[in-house]
Amino acid sequence: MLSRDLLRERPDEVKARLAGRGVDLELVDRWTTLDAERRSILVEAEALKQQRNEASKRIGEKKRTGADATEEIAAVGALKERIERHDARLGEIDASLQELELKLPNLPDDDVPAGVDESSNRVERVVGTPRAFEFEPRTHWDLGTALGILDFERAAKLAGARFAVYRGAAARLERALAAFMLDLHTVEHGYTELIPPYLTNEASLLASGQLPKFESDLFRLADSPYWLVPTSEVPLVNMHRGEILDETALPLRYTAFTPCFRSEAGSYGRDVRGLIRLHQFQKVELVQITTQETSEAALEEITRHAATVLERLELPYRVVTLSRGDTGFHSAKTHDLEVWLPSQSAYREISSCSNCRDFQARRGDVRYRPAGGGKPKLAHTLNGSGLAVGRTLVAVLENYQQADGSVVVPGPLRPYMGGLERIGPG
RNA sequence: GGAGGGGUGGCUGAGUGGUCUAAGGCAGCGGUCUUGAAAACCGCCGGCCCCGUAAGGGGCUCGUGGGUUCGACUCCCACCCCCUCCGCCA
Repeated sequence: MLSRDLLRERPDEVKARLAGRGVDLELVDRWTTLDAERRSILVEAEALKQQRNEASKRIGEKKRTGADATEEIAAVGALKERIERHDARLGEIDASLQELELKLPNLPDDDVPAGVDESSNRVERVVGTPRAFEFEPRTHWDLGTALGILDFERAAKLAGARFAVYRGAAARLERALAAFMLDLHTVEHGYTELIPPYLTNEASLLASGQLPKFESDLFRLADSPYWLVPTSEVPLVNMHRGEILDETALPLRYTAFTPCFRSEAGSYGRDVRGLIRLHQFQKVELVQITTQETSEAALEEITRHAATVLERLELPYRVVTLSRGDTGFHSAKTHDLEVWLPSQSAYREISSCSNCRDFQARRGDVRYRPAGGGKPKLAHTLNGSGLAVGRTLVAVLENYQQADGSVVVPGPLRPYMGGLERIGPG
């Protein structure tokens, strides 16, 4: 959500900054109209309530002293109806205002590139050099199927399209990658590891921004108030929903390795083969809750934390800053990490690191008491994949493949693989 | 799934229709005292919204949402959450 003060005082600036983000700017004008009505009615309602409260106090005094209060009670009865009318209208207006507010995306930072899609993303840096292959590199699904470690046909039997069965070395590699990432982030980067619920409620999804606009991207459990988490960002940023934290406790750094479930509605025809786009995948997530002053630096930090995984694994990647149009609904600024995939001769997203500033904190009422005292301030929240484990497995298979179809295990993962140096057939 | 108990401010905890403008305690902040600290004493001390340049004023807030009433922390209804016991279960 955006600040009401900002919407009220500088609606034109809001509209200018929202342009190109795929929002109907009419929403802002409707908000302005309703807000004006709300305030005029609120002022009247509160004056009426003041009258009622004073009258009730007088009645109470009379009753206590044994005097007759019938006249006073009759007089205050007229107020009651007017107050009810005002409150009813206020209720309607508040609901409409909130509905509008929940649909407005975050404002992009000033240094976010203009543009409506990924073609305007800005490449910040390119790290590592794609390996020169002396043979035609195979896709990970070819490799994995031939090695007998990925089974898409049986996954289709068990569930359907966009699922995979990991078998043997692939399953262990996934587990090794997750353990490697978690160790890095907890031991070296100072994150606290959590195992959150994989089901979540509507209030949490509303606060982190998946609802109400992106319901169709989610899986919802029938006859239940629960949804499957599309990312552990949801539980992690909701950890302190409705709380007032001490500034001295910030930044909070949380990491979690969880499954993620996405309906992928509307992605028909994209990445239909392999592990890139599944209904269920696993991810190590990084979340930080910071002060307002430190979130910009925290975005760079979280991006570096995620990138360290790729560097340790010696996977070539690049960092891009998403354009306005490509930046997600709740983000003010997003850095994507894109890993090199030899079979596609392209960099593909493997991590997305976002500074949501106070957007989620306002929705979820996450605040902190400034160290010097004073009013609570909205926290800033950041999230990043550190990394998408399934896609990292893809990158390892493809970048470390050998001419004979085997795959060399990157050094840092070998301790997690029982010393295994190479994944071969059988 | 069945039965019972309970949700009050950062924490604890009183309160069963009218100074609740929520007692008391703890924690926190300021002060007195002290070489300093502790103790003691005094004062301050929730959040949100609205009007106002400000000083200040008003409204809302005792799990959430409805209801009864001139008036609800208090009574009624629904829901959520927590605890105990039984059942089931990893």
